[in-house]
Amino acid sequence: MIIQSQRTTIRPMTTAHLAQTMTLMSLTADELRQKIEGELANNPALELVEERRCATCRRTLDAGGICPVCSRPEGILHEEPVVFISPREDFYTTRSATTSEELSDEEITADIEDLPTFVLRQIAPDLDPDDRPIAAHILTGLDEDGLLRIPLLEIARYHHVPISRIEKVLTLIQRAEPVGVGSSSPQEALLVQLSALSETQPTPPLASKAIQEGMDLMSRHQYAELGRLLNISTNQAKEIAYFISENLNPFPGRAHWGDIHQSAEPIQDVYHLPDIIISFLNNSAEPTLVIEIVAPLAGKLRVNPMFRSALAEAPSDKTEQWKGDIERASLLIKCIQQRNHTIVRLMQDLAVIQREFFLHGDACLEPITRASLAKALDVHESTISRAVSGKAVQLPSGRIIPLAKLFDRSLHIRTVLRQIIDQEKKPLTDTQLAKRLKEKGYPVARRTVAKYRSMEGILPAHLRQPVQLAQLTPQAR
DNA sequence: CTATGGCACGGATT
DNA sequence: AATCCGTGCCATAG
Repeated sequence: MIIQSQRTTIRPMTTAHLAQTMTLMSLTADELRQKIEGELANNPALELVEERRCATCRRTLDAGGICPVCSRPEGILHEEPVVFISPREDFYTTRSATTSEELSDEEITADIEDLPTFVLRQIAPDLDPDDRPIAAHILTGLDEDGLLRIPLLEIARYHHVPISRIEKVLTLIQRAEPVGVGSSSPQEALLVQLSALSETQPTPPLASKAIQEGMDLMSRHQYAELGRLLNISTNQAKEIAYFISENLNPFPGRAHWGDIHQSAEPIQDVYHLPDIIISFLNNSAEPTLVIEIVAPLAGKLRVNPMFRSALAEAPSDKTEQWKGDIERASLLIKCIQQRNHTIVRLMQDLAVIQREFFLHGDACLEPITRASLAKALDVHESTISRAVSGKAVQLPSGRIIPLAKLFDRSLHIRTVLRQIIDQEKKPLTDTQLAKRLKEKGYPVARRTVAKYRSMEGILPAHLRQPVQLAQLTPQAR
């Protein structure tokens, strides 16, 4: 709609405009910042001017010079969620400070998503610079499960160093998130995780023996055999197997494996900075939601008026180029405005629809589709897709989740499912679970229950322990 | 015989 | 057009 109104003004650039709006839409605030910075450096027509900000909360003041949050009487904000755009350059400064410290030079640059980079960043401070090539060698040799299939000896030969030095580096890597990465086998990964875990919480004393000697028995669920091997009862053997599958992950490279406590979540969180921040304005039972859309840069972009007026006196061979600069600048600005506008509207609607979710968590997530929202906002579906993908939102609790999670169709059911299982006295079978869910108003097929269960990392009924798991004999090690 | 996971199909979603 | 998701059917383990 808005695009069309501008089509007349920038006629020759319609396609470029559309294309750029599309690309900008799918960019993270952080990515957009980089793009703008690049453009600022290259394009003399573009300039960034200071903007007045609120003295207390540093948010950008609106046209009337009023802070959108602080300066207003609270009563006015009571009805609707507040949505506004706000620069949070402090995020970027802290981030670029840490990244530049840790990965001083070469190879690793942008790609946060890949595992080798992720690990290398963590170990960089403790890593002897001389050992960098070794670490790089190991990390690039990881398979998709995060395991190292290359023999250490081979690496040692390649670098002409004693194997002990390789081991030293490897130890460092294995202690990084995801813990156990770089191990040569699932067993080794489990052992590393076990010893890491034992520093913070009690672990079953025989777990390591079970992993070392009874791995194949466990994977075949032959608990009686396992019990005999460890000189304990079948039930105790089951407990140990249960502990291992609940808390450890034989394939550290695979992100999901259902432990909410340590490895899985932080990884997701580390991946991105928030693009949107949600908080409460007041602490009442019915708090007002404050939704900040993170602006890529503090200040306001505009076409430099000096540059524009200088155009008349430009040397003849430069006028074309200068015109182009000005056009590029104004195009960029328009596209950014459009992007912001869409995101603001998107969040306004989401704030209303998902209010309960922001307040009370996963169980209250309203299952909506991007398509339905697109209709409500009267934009094309793909626009919503672009706006949503890759972005992250910070909840009032401080958790950072992908924006796409607000469009999860089954999260609420999975949450209820987990609640049922948490409260169960005896392990319920999938069929029984399906029945319970139906009673609660979530009709799902038995097969689907199984899928949700595994998504949540919950074991099948016959492996869940009805008895006291917490009372595992806490012996000295 | 029951509980569960794998494969694959069709419809919805992106 | 490509992908994701819920579900049914079937093989397998216990």
